[in-house]
Amino acid sequence: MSVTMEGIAKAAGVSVATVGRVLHNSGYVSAQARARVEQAVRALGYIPNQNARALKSRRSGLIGNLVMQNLNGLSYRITNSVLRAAERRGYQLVTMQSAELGKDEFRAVQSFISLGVEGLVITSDPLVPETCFAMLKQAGIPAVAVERGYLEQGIDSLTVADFAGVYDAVLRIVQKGHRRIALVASAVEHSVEKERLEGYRAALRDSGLPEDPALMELVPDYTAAFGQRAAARLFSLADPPTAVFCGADTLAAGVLQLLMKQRLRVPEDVSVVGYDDVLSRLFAPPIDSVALALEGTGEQVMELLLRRMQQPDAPVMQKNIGTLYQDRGTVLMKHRDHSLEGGKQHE
Amino acid sequence: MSVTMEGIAKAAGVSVATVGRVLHNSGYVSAQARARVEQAVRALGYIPNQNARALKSRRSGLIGNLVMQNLNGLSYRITNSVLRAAERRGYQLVTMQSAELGKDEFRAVQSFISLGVEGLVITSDPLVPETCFAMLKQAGIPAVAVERGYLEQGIDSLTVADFAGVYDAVLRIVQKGHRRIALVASAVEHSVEKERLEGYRAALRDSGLPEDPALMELVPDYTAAFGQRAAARLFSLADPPTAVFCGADTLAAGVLQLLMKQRLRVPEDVSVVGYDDVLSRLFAPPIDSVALALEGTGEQVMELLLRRMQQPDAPVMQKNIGTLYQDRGTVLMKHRDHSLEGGKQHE
DNA sequence: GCTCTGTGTGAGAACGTTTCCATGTTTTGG
DNA sequence: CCAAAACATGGAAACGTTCTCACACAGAGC
Repeated sequence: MSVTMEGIAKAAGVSVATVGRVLHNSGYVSAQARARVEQAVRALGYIPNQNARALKSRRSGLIGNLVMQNLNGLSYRITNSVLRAAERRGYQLVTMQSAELGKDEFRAVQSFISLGVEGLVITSDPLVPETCFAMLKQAGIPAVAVERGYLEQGIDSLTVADFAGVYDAVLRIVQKGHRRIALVASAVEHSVEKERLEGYRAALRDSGLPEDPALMELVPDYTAAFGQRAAARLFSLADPPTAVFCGADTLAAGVLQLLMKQRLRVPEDVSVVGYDDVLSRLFAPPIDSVALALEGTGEQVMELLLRRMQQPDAPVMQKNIGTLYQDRGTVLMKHRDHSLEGGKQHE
Repeated sequence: MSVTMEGIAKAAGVSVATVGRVLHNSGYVSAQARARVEQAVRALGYIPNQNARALKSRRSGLIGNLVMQNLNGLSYRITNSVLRAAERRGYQLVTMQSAELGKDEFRAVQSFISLGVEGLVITSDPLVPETCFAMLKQAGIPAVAVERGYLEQGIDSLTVADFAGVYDAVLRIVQKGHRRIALVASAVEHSVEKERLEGYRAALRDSGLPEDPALMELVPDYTAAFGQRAAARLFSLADPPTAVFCGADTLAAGVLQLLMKQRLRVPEDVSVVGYDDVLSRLFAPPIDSVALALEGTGEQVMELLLRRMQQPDAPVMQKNIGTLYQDRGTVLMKHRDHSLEGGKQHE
């Protein structure tokens, strides 16, 4: 059926070993033999059999990429960056998605091991079960987590500098004169969410602003529906916020929807800031958001991975993805206090 | 290093052949031997070597998935659907992305062939070069294209019923009394874009409405920026449209941004409809959009693929992804003519 | 003339499966 | 009681690579 090295050897009138030497540019090959082999390779459209190669050499040249729930397109961008970095180092990136939590990713990890990947990159929005890490460890396959860190499980992680990102953004809002700044964020119990919450708190604290529990909406899910519900509560308060910081652009979408329903304008009546900058530029109006500096991600991931491949017992390491505030003018300088009360209308 | 069948055989005190029989549930195995083997498999955490398996049996159990440019998350959803359908049939789906057009997907296809995938699913927004199809053909690997069809290249395709989707949506707008309905769509020269344009034209024609070139904005790209630019032109017309049909949600985003700038309200002043329904529900307000009925996609893809695997010479076939109009109330019944003129304000 | 080194080449043993074939051991049934 | 069928097992040859060895033939140096 398909063309093998033996086929090439026969066509070029040489041995399989010589074909191998030509393909790998190793050992001594006469110019004549090389030319004949290369000619045959081209003519027959030879494509090496990855399975045989990996089986014999124990080097698959494959890096696995486990992606879970990629609805906002962030994982796609990360994957792209990693793809490039991996290719630059002679690796191919193969991706497996996992949709259903708790079952899929188990099977996916198993498949990766089965395929003989030399490393695994885990890009996940939801949480990855521990059993997966155990399997990887047993198989001796190094892994790197991106976006969500798993340092506690002994996995090198590349995480977003969420604390700083949120802290800076909130501070910026404070500096524009806002004093009642609401938070709409996720209540998930994980480092990412904790950092975002802490960033908000610290910014308030360092600005000498009180922490008002009524202004902190922690919702169970990163969906617009919850964003809207949170905003509904915030803007039915007697003393509503003048600015809303959202822990994700999807939440900001919901907030904007509610503000429009209430006939409140952005940014004239309320300032809104998103996070992730995955949708913000598409809103009307485009709102401020904290973008992730994803350019170097692939390189960083590969560095962590290769380091662990070479030194399996090195201490667990964490690197950071920086953040970059995108100013689109939706945080307005606030002059009067309670400017909202006059303009506020109910449905 | 890793556990092999021989390791299991040794641990269970049987031969490799018996281990194989247990693993495949084939042939005769005594209950005792089976139990011992299964016990050993569990205890040692045996994971079969996919490479050896594929090499020997010439059945990799792998379906390749080539994804290009997945910024709107549509491919992710398609991939998920295919993933499920493939798994239901005992196949694993491995995905490779391609970012840079013209080079990546060539390498990706080569890798797929090298891995020994038994079929390939191509989900692509941009166009796939012909050389890829040629390679696949030579390797005897059946392929199915999703979203964008490649019937001319002899590839079974699962395409969106774009003509009908647009036709119905535009007709709906007409039935609400609108007579000046603008189109903002992509100018790309491919069946997808042509169908959308034709759907719009046919709906106007069948409603007895004139086709006004001034209302047809064909932009080079599916970006919000172009949507905004197109809308700017449309709403600087002496006789602006009362409704805008957008060929993609991203374009609709731009249109909404411009409308907000011009202080035009949706849906009170202008009706806006999107396409793909990938973002529409996140806008403020959420706008009508033509959703794709993606539930059955995976099944359909696998049916096409398996059919071609069994009958490599069957005639090229096309199936359709249906569309479903999402009514969110952004197409308002229009009573007066030129209702806009009074309310229109310039920046 | 002989070793030595530098070139050039091919044979063949793995890698971990799958699978066919051979060889037993039991059970069945006439 | 013996042949045939059913059950149970192991040996070993592939699959297409990689890679070590062995071998052959130059020309160079003694």
